[in-house]
Amino acid sequence: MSTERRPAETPALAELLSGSCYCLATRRASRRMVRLYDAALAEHGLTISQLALLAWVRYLRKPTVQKIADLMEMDQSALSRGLMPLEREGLITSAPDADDRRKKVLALTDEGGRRLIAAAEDWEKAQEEVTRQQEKLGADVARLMAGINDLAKSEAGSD
Amino acid sequence: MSTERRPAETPALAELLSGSCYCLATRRASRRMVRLYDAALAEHGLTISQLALLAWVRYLRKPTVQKIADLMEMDQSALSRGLMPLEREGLITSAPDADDRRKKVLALTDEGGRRLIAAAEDWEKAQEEVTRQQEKLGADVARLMAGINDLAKSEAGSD
DNA sequence: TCCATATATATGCATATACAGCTAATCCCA
DNA sequence: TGGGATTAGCTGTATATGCATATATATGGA
Repeated sequence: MSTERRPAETPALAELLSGSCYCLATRRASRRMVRLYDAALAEHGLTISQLALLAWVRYLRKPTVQKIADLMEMDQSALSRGLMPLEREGLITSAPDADDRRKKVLALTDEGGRRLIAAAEDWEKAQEEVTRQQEKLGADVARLMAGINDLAKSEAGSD
Repeated sequence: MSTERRPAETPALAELLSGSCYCLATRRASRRMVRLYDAALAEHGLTISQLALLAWVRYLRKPTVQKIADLMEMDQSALSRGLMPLEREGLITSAPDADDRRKKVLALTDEGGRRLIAAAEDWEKAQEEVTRQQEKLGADVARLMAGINDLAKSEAGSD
């Protein structure tokens, strides 16, 4: 079929495009997942990232920017920017920690709490849809997620 | 250890933060991979995305924006913007297709070709590093990538 | 107490990514 | 052949993400 490709100059380059690059494969999977979950949450005006942020703010006793960034294995500056639309729309508020005024302690507003609960129902639908897709594809893919979680389980720690 | 978390209001919310959200887990894995590969390629002034773009431009007989976007399962507009820094830095050129002037046919410059070859060596080092990490974690994770590729193998087709 | 160091956050800058909507070119059918 | 439908690409807008750096606060010695 494919007379459209030219020969590779090095084995590495051939491998890169063959689908075996861990990074490109993972990123492609990520794009696909985000599209699916974001679509499921769109009616609530939230992205999957924003839903996760709201959930962390809800479930940590003292949610700060750096703490959530550590838990999500993200750069603090990215986290900081992700909070802005949520504050702008009145879903969370923030105040300096009395014990350490460098820290910014976050909290859900009532509206933020309602949005979180409502969106979580549609999150679950997306989650179930992926589960069904996995069943169609066989058991290997189920193990996939366990593997990803193992890889990512350097975080853990206390809250 | 963790007295820092509060109880979940719904099972869904507890699950969301437990690490079993396919979307969040995949995205976290993606962030980790991108950091690793981008660091490995930094000395060449390329990101992993840009390396992949150069490789596709090199290996398709008639590389166009939409074709590469389809192959990478990305939105065409995102692809279009990703090409800009590469054109700006003189690594690729573009010209309208003579047969269909809507299409933009891409080509590597000499410098683009050199960068591609040079960066591919360091790509391979990153790839091998991930392989080694997987071995430490056991065989499950090896199967992980096969699963991701199966999931993502709706593209295929002829370039 | 004062300064060097470390920590928490924010900003500047750049890429990555998607969706909606726009224009130009092509295609297809009545 | 004329015009609607389709396709390719671009731009506007918004979030996602990281690195380098700036600022403010805290901390720990000398």
